[in-house]
Amino acid sequence: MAVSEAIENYLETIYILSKQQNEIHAIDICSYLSYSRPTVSIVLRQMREHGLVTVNEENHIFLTEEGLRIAARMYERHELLTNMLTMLGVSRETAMHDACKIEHDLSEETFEAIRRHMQMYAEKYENHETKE
Amino acid sequence: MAVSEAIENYLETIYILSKQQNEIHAIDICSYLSYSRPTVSIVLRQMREHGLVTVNEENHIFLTEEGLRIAARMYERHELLTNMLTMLGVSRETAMHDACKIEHDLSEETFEAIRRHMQMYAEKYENHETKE
DNA sequence: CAAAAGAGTTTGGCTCAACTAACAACATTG
DNA sequence: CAATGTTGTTAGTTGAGCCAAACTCTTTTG
Repeated sequence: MAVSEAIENYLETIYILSKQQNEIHAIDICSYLSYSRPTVSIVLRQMREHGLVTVNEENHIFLTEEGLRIAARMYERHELLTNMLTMLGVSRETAMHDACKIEHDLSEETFEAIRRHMQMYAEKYENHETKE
Repeated sequence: MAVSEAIENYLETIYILSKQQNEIHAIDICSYLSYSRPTVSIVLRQMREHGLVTVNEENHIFLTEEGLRIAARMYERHELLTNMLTMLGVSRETAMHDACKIEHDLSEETFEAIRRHMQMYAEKYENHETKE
């Protein structure tokens, strides 16, 4: 299912919060993204309707299989891009900020190329380490 | 002056068209971007009001100094990103497409890092050539 | 236990960036 | 020269994505 950039960000946020805490409420998403409660409330309803999240009777939010798939994909892209930019000499903070912006836009072909490149670099770096 | 991503694209389009033809009409921008005439008409008015373009009595469109500054900056970023992605093994077509998406989002710090990296690569490649 | 605080929703509104329909001005052409 | 085509504009619409105000419901607390 194709999902907007905004929704991808909400899903990634839920994914990240899931790693940090047991129960996730809408209010946690508000804090993390600095959006208002009504905004998050409306978007959560949309995501529910599209089968991306579920909300139980205690208002705890969970990713569905589909929601998790998209969230994990975004998160992995985010990590990859942040690492690549850091490697190029960009500060950690800027790298994360820029990664967040472009993680939604790049094609799979480009991500694969970046993965290959990072792999090559890792191997080269390892050899270098070994030799010295 | 801060300008939206959409406006940056219109400016870059005018810049590119300027290299290809003498006189630019609104209709040329419509064709290039696949937008309707009213859409381009409205945006041109906004850009005129913000001092980014001028339109003469024959409806020929020209970039102002400020408009040119932004357009050239975007174009340079576009070229740089396209080259970098191509270098990573991304096809020319995909590279251009992805570059177009992210050229608006990356920080100056990241662009400088990419420039340095491309410069290093160019030197290395040159040495390699010389040696063989 | 009544008042206050916290969390979620509903309602209504805003901006941006696109669209269609319809019109006006001008050029082309049969 | 009248009809048609091209270009640009005006008016109104749509959808995305955000907001504040105000409501409900639940929990906490003095």
